[in-house]
Amino acid sequence: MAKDNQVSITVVRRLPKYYRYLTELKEKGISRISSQELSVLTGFTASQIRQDFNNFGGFGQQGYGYNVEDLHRELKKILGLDSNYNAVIVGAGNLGQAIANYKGFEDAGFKVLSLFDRNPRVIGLKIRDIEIRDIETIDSFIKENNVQIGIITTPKESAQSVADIYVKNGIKGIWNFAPTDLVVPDNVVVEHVRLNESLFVLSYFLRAMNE
Amino acid sequence: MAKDNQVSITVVRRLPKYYRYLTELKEKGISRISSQELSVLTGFTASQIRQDFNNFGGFGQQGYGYNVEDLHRELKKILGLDSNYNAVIVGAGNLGQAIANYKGFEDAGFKVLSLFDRNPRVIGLKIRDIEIRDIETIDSFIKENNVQIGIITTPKESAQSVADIYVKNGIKGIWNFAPTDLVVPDNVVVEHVRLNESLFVLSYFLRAMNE
DNA sequence: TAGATTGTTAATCGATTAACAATC
DNA sequence: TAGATTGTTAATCGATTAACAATC
Repeated sequence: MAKDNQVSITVVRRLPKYYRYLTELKEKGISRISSQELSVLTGFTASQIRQDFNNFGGFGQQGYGYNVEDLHRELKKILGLDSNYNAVIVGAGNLGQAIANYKGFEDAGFKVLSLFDRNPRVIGLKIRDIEIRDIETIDSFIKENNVQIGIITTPKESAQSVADIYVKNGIKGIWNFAPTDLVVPDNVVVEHVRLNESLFVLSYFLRAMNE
Repeated sequence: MAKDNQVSITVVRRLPKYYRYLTELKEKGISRISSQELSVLTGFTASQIRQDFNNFGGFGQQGYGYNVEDLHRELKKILGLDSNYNAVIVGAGNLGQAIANYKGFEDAGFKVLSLFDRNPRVIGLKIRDIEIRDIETIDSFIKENNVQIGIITTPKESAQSVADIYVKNGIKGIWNFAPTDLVVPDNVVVEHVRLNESLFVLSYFLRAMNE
């Protein structure tokens, strides 16, 4: 299913940073940038930046550099940010609510349609205008609302069963905040946000710094 | 200041996963594990696992494997999780509150002493027993409470100025959730949680999968 | 002792950097 | 045209994997 024209994951993980700086440049009205200038902003080498872009075709012009608006548009397309996505969240605790509340995702094209939980005390509440629904009703909701992304903000014990629900209902992208690994079919993408692990890495370097 | 005996960052970022599985094994009462078995759990190769551990000294025993409890304790020490840390959060919005509310961090030895904000409407409120204080009072609070970790959950516009406050007050570890880069002195460690970038990578693979 | 599995060296693979011809 | 900067190939560097002697 996926193209064999595989770009390495280390390259892909740099793309959002390029996109972020290009958005800023565009907002500032800067129309042109060289790999050397982007290197100063991002901290990547100019050579690496040119290599990265050339994974997707030549966006630049010799002697000139890159047109900010063009490059921004290309990266937007590459990252899939030129379409809109519908998402749901299972786990209406603080983290789930925080994500539902964050306007930034909606601005980027990711709309949270509903939260789901099994706790009767939160079912029926609203976060902004997003309702918390009973987890028992999720199957029909996903089918009827063209949901492409499933977010997991439950405790780790429930995460795999939530993933199973998502997969069963045809969701192909899972954003997992629970501190556990998930087993899903090959055609389903899982992106983890590992808050614990991030904090532990900070702790490691904090200690390493003081030795 | 840092030891020159540098372990590469790619290795360091794998350590929390080892630690997580060793914690599980320990809870299950399993006392012994081979690199081959750990490979099945983690998805890393057995060879890589042995290489990783040997960055920190030989924890295993030929013909036997690794003692779960010993290895768990060593990793805990390496990650700096055998001490406790005091943290504060600037930015008492949903994300800041969610982090303050998360018991898991406290269990791992990271205690949030206070949230800070400049919005008078939230100052004085409590999340669990953690008070939201006026950002104007942060300097003395940090000095009087032995705070080692500063967490940033403000909008990106304020993040650098918060980092400056942390640095000025001697904080050496910053956990940044704002979608921006930070400039800090060499002896200060910054760990970023880039929610936007994570979501964009999910979006990338979602698209790549369907082409 | 025989079997198992580590610790470690050597080989391979992939990612980054350097260099420069192409060309705007 | 001359100067600048890309796109791309080649060189280097670092990380992963393979292999196996050491040894429990």
